[in-house]
Amino acid sequence: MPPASDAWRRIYAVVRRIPRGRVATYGQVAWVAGLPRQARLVGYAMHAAGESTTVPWHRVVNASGGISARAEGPGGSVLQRLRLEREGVGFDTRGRIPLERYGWRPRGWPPPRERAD
DNA sequence: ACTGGGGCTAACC
DNA sequence: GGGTTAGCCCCAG
Repeated sequence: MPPASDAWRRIYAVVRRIPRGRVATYGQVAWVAGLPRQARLVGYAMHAAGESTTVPWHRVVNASGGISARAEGPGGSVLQRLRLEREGVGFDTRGRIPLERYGWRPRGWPPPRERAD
């Protein structure tokens, strides 16, 4: 069972909001959950979420629109792709998802650059 | 408290 | 665009 920390719950809450047929990146989920720069924590949480089917973990991909390899092996990656294709998410010839087309765009996304001037 | 790692990323070759 | 290098921050020994 994953840690019952508030951060994890917020992450799962955000992932549950990702619409069917869309995908979000780890960093994006972290940001929307109010946890900027904690993309890895999201990945960690997704890893643990595999046990509970209540969260659509398959809609979270890396910043390149690709499916990240996991410690368990390639099996999960294949399952993730299958689930996404079943929802209508398309992959290019390189096996990556065009985020400009299937990426989730919640309100306030993308975040304003901090200290950009 | 410390160390090693992780379903990550942006920055640089 | 791919391959590598640093940061990132939290979690588990």
